[in-house]
Amino acid sequence: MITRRSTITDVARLAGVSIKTVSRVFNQEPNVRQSTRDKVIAAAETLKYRPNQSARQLASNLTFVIGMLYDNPNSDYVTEVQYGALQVCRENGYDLLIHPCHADSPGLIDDVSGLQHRVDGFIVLQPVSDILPLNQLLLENNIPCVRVSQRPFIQFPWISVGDMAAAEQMTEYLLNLGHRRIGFIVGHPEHGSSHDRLAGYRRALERRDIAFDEDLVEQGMFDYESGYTCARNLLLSAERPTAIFASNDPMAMGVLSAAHEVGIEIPGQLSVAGFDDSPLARHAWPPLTTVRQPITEVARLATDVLMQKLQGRLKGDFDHRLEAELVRRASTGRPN
Amino acid sequence: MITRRSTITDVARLAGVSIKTVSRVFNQEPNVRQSTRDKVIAAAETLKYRPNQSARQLASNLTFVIGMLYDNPNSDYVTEVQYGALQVCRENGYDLLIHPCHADSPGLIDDVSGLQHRVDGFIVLQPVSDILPLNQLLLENNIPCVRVSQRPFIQFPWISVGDMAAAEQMTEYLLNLGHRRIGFIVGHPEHGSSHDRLAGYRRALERRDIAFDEDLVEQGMFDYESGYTCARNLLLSAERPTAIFASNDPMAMGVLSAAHEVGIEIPGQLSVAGFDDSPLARHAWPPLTTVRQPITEVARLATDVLMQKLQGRLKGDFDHRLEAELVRRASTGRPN
DNA sequence: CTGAAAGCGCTTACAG
DNA sequence: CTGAAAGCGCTTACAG
Repeated sequence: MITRRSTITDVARLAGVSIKTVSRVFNQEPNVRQSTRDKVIAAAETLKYRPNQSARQLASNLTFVIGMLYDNPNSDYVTEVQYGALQVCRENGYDLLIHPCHADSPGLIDDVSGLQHRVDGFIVLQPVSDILPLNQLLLENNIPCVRVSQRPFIQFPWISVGDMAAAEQMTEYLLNLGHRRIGFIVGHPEHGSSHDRLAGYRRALERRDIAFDEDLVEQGMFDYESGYTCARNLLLSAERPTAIFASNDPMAMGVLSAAHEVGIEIPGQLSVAGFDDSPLARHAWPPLTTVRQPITEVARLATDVLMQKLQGRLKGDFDHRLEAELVRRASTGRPN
Repeated sequence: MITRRSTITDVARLAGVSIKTVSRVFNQEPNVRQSTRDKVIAAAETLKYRPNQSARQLASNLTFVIGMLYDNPNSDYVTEVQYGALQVCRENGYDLLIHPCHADSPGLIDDVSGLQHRVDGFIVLQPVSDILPLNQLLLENNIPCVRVSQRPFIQFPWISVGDMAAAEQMTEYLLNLGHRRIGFIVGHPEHGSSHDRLAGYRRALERRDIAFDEDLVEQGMFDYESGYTCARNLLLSAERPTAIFASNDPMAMGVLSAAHEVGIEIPGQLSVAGFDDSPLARHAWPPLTTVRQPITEVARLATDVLMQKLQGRLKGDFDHRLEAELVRRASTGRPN
């Protein structure tokens, strides 16, 4: 038994008003007498009326949905961004459509192109936000969007995190503990953050006049496995470092495993630091010293700025940097 | 400069055909001469035409979007389900709308009710799938959906995981190693899985005629913190267990931390087992013995069944159970 | 404060 | 193989 869902016309008829009046009530427009409003609401409840979004979308050219474009779908990072974005979406009556995409996929442009009628705008996360042709598509089609990235692109609103400063701070912290040979594991080369974190590490060394030693730097991929492999290389080298700074937490977990395996005590014989303060970091043993990225705040801010843009409340350019913060836990200490 | 996006009418005019013919080409309908088809495609490319989803939705009463309803937005479980669902969505030209909800929120029904025009159907995850009023809403409104749950509800397609059997198997495995006092940490009480996993533990004990000891069972909440607290209770008790089986991996991580903290060696003095085989488990130290839940498969299957239902290809009821599998790693061994 | 008309860009059902 | 007409359920722009 399929019962037809009721429409604005049904409600108008039952309430004895025009459909325009029903529309006014449901869109919270002014200029409706309270008694009329009540009649409409009562009728709508009786009929269990729900506005048809498709019709509303077609007529108004608004979808009340925003899209989120990202790579690396299985990361804590993305999960947390979704969480923050969803909060702000809810507050504004929007829904969230998630759309992971591979940065190097040839179909990417077509793919996103087909989405444009489905959403009012996009939040674009790294490293997708750094794909030039994609940004051009968005620009040409005049699609509102907010970029989370370490690099600007024309006049799109842009939110970044102070990765370089945080990496510099972490390195300084390790130096202050007395470490001189600090291994560094670089992140995925496609991420702007990877370069910034490495740059922060180098800058801290420079400021203390410590020579940059290529042998202490390994190229990782932001995942546990690469962290493990890089750590083994560093730990089994002739003159092993007394501390390893990994560019994110999963890689730092790999460092912990490699060290445990070889029987190196942490932090007694090796200090280990990560980046991101993902849940992993608190739950590791020993708990990881890391950098707290304000991911939820980034996501909330990005979504909020997009809302402002959609509602015409955003004036001028938007370019904001959030600062990351050092979190000291038990995985770091003075070298023996 | 805002350029109007081209419509089906523009394409029809340029190609010299009717809009119905353009519609046919874009919906891959038969009965269009190849030369006509080519003309339409050429015109569409010139105009960069993209079908307006809202119009299509309104006319056809189809959205090509499915919604995912779930609680506990920050878990690896949900991330992995999204991943599997997204794959199948893509293959079928669908998009995915994610909608976390609190099982105990009073606005839940209204909330989901308002979504019904936005999606063609829902995938409903535990424990949301066990909320009676929600299931009734879905049923009354004739909204296609697939439930992932340990409990059936009327004729909705239903996918479950053999949690009980897997928990029984894990307990047996620990018994076979020689453990007799096995602590158990129960999961969140609102999840059907929690009860099933406990039941599996009890059944294994029964089959070996080992008395069930309430003092060995602690109530957790599926998170790291509760696992840690429960483990402390068990480890600091008069006669501590030689093994602890936690109902999921985050809680097992809490057990590891509690043990490390007190200086209990793993697996020498304590075996630890988890459940889910989340990424955590492989990355822990020592790597966790756990139960591999076929989460991606569950998600893919659920989405596929929903697709079948939407396309009228599903005949009869659907009720499928996937089996979980024991994964032995270094966190378990013989008791000393 | 309220309403009648036109139109958003498609698909459906039908005709030829 | 192709098309003209009607309609999906709303909103916009205008009138009173």
